[in-house]
Amino acid sequence: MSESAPRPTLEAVAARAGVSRATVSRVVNGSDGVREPLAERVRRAVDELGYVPNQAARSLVTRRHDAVAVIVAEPETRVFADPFFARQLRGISKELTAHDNQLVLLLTEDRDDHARVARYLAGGHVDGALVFSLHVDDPLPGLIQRAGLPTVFGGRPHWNGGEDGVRYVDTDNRGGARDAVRHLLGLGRRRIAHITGALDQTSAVDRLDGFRDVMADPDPALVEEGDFTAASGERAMRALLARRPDLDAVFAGNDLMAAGALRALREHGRRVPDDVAVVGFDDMLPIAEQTEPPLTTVRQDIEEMGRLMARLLLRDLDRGTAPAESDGTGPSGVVLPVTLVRRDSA
Amino acid sequence: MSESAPRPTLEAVAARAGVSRATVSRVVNGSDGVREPLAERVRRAVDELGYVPNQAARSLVTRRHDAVAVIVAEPETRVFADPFFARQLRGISKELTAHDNQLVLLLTEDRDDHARVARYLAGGHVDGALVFSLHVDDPLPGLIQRAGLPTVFGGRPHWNGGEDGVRYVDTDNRGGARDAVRHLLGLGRRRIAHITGALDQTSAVDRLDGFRDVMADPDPALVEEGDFTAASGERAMRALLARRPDLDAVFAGNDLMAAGALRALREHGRRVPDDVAVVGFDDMLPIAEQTEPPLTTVRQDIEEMGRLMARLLLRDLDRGTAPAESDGTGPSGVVLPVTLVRRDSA
DNA sequence: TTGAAAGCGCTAACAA
DNA sequence: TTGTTAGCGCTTTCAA
Repeated sequence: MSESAPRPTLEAVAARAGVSRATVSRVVNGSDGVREPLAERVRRAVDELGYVPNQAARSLVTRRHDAVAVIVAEPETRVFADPFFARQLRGISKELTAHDNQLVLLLTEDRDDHARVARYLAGGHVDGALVFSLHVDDPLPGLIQRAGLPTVFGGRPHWNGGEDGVRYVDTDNRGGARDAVRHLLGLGRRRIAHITGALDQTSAVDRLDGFRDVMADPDPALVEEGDFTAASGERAMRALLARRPDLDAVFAGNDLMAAGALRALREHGRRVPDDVAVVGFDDMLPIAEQTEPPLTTVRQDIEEMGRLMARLLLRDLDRGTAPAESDGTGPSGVVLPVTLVRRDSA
Repeated sequence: MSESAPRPTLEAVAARAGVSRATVSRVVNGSDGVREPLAERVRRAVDELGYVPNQAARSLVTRRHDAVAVIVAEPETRVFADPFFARQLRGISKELTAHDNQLVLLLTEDRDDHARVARYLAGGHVDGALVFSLHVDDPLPGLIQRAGLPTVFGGRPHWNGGEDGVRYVDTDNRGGARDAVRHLLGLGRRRIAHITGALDQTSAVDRLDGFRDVMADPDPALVEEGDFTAASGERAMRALLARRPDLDAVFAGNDLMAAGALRALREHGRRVPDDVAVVGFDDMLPIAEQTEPPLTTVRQDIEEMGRLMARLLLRDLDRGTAPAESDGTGPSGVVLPVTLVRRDSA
């Protein structure tokens, strides 16, 4: 640091206003019980000195940090391929800053990262955590639980149905999948295939379940597993075409895979939607609108999901409620609605 | 918080190991000067108690936070439309965590946000700042300067050429643009148009300059301003076609605009690359590879850019150097190389 | 309503 | 090499 003037302390403000530190603290923190003429004097001193409270000192005594960790566990794949992530972050950021909380971002990739994250959470830097993109074998939830931090998950956790007070926000994946398939049926399609997402994520499983809800007893040859990437969609589509060249529709687990499927279909000379109708999921604009033809897809409000996660967490924090005690104090799982957006692919 | 056991303090560890607090502190912080048998005893006590230092207490005395603010100033547009942002963040995150620093993310949109950010930076929560996506009229740099925080900018700041010790990392936008246009010339194209990015950002200006470097004295009718979005690319392409129906190539300021241009060209029945060759910029995979045809484009290593920004900042922090004093202590502007990636569009 | 004073958990002189 | 001690800047009883 350079020789810039040292930041003014409470002490300095108190001296200038001719009051005690305690009084300044009260004014700064908005607790009433300071009479008007005095309070005004303090406020002026604060302005004149450009006083900003030292957060470290404050945290030391309050044990609050007004900061929330956002943990994104996604090795390479999806997060960085589509704008999903940025959207969610923005929703979270808006809600947090509206409540004067900071967003500490923790990106994890390797196993090594987990130790680091665990240490960080245990270090008491943040008041709570928001967690994304869990896979079935992820050790993260355990680590977080041990740190005893209030937590809200993005997406239904796989280890339970949300009945034990674990907080999460999810999209209506199953309902959206049903809508998509029903739409295809309404178009007169009967041999409808499904390209699933990575089945170690609940979103992919739920979408598959929705597909099965409507298709009753689908030919197993009409289901192919992907992993949410465009490449996997392309590969899956080829496999499906090889097995069931007579298929007349595809419901892809997300838009990226739908885009891949479109390529495979084009390569095989199938016209979309004439020969094969295609529906995606997510409605990621830069993808869904740019494909040829533009995608009919299931829209979810990603930003709202982020906002809601933050809101739920902040509510718990205000209550001073630890995760284990939160039963009955509010919904533990919130599911956001989706809507089918019709474009040209189906 | 629930009645979870209070976290052990230095004091507790000291008691258990039968030493003083100072000794424990030394061991924990890895300063030598503690003899082996003792050090080992301390380490065991730390493990047994699961001791993790209280960061607030530490910061209070060290005035270090081991945290860096990442400020992204982008109202709506680009950041959330392409995966640029996520990539850069990942690069930053990797470098920061490798040096045990935390990433505090500040997303700004409105003017209101600036006050908040200023307050936050002044509050002394972070040791430095990384700043992105500045536009010419942005008040942010001033606010940051006033907070006296070491800062590294992503992209060349518009207010100077980098001669006064302002640290930044940029892509070789001008050189990349030259490569793109030369490539088109090499293909025998002569009536080459350019769709610019938002000209209140230096990256867009530099790319335009590169275009002009090679085209010498281009027909003004061959240049149209966009804003880095796909929609603007589409619109710009239409305008160009209307003015110069004889054009035989387009260099778009980024891939998203190139994708938009492709749509406009298709709509007008122009074949790519036969009738019109198209080159983009960025090489954002999910876009550049998915277009029809796949894009020839200028690749920049976004993740490396993020990593480098973090590295530069950390170096300044280690030196305890404030931005104003940093002249001559290292490069103030670093420019990363680009490479032309050939696909099918040119 | 205001002030005095104790202490949050840690580091860093300084002494031993 | 190890321990003692004085704060870092703030909030929060408790007394006045």
